[in-house]
Amino acid sequence: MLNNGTMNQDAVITVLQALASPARLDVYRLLVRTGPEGMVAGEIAQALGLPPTNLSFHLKALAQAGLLTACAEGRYQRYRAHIPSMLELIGYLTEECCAGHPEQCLSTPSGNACLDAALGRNELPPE
Amino acid sequence: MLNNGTMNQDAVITVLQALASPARLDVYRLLVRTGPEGMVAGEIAQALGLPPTNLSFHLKALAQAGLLTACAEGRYQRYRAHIPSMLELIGYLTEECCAGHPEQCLSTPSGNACLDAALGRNELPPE
DNA sequence: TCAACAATTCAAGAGTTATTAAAGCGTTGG
DNA sequence: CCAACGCTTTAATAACTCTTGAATTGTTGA
Repeated sequence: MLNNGTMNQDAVITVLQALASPARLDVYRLLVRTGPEGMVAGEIAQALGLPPTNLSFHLKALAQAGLLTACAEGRYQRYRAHIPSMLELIGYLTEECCAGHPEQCLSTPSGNACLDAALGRNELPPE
Repeated sequence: MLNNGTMNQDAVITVLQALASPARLDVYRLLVRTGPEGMVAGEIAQALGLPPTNLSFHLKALAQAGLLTACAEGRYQRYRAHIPSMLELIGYLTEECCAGHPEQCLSTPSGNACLDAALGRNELPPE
């Protein structure tokens, strides 16, 4: 997960499951905001109001997914967001859009209401 | 979910939970590849080898999350990927990176092995 | 050395999610 | 009109995930 190759489906599912919990999404975004400085576990627990036991559980899931790195500092553990994993996830989720013709996703209204909805177009002009 | 405002956390969690299942991730990516044409439920079931009952369950989760649109065609249901939801998800996951200084994510090696790992750098040159 | 501290692991109970078969609903073609 | 079709809903079970308190590991400072 720390390598920069293409993620396989199992790895992507692990990442998505890691992010798909309110507590873990909060932890991850907090660390994204903090950037290279990161935070130690106790600071995260205090910032989010999570019991340490529960936070540990969630940190483990995020780290195993490759979304965080953990770094010992004496008796503290510093955690940081691992940005390349997020970039790989995004690549996996968007690759082969429209079979390699992504311009189709943003073309002009089709006259088909369902199709336009799928493409995020308004049927009626916004008021 | 079909509006183009910013997603709130609940909506993002729903989207991530929808994607965090192998069957649903397969369905979603299949429809991303198919683009505006989309596929009817039976085609999806055949392509992925899923029983119709089970596919319906997963399609419902994806559609409720806003990742797919459903469109009746006689007795068929055509599904299409709803790309704007994915773009909003990506925005939510990456916003405020490094507290608004994303250049920090790609700066030069720090001399701190843990930090460099978090930034996706190699400690040793590749062979 | 030992008590306080930071964090994790373990174990148990509650709550969710996935899968399947059976039943239901609307559409089509004879 | 009605049987076949495409798909969804329901209900039940099995499997997994979250949360908590108690026990554990390793670190620091007196």
